[in-house]
Amino acid sequence: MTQYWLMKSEPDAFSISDLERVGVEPWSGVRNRMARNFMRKMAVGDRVLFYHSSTEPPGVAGLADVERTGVVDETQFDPESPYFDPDAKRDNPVWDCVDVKYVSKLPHYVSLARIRADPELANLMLLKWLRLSVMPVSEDEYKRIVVLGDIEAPEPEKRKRKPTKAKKKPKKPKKKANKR
DNA sequence: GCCAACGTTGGC
DNA sequence: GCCAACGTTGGC
Repeated sequence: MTQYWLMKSEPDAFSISDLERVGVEPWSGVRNRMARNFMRKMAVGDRVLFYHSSTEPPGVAGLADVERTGVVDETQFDPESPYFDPDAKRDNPVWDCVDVKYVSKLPHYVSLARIRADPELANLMLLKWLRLSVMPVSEDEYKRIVVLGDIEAPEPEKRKRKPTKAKKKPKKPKKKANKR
């Protein structure tokens, strides 16, 4: 049974065009256990929505599929890599991933704003788990995004204007979580 | 660039 | 094993 997934990548690092150029690429560098565990559930032939994150606007740029599973993430062994993991040993790897194969670019980019605006996508995991980089989508959600990718966005995508009225309630003086 | 969300780390 | 501090993701 085919499963469906959404995988995020920052286009500055690796975009759908990069995948088109190389054809197949190991999805290395994931350092989140939940994301890794989802990759462990993948099977060859699963479909993937390729999502561009940390870009303006973020959104689904294309389609890929799972070409190979159980791929050891080589970056964990490379001291020069930002993804180096000192705990990872050759005979006891911590991080594994899948090879992903290019399928196509969507004719029309499906921005996060379009996704948010679509009632059929209200339950998309993407909207709830903002920081997860690999996650399942349902078959219906996958197909819906492909449909949106076939049609042009109804209007030029513009940033939502902030409501000018009521400013947010003054936040209570919060202890900043990340004050060092 | 800012900062909310949230997973991870480490002291206890 | 709790939980505050820390560090990172990622939208805006």
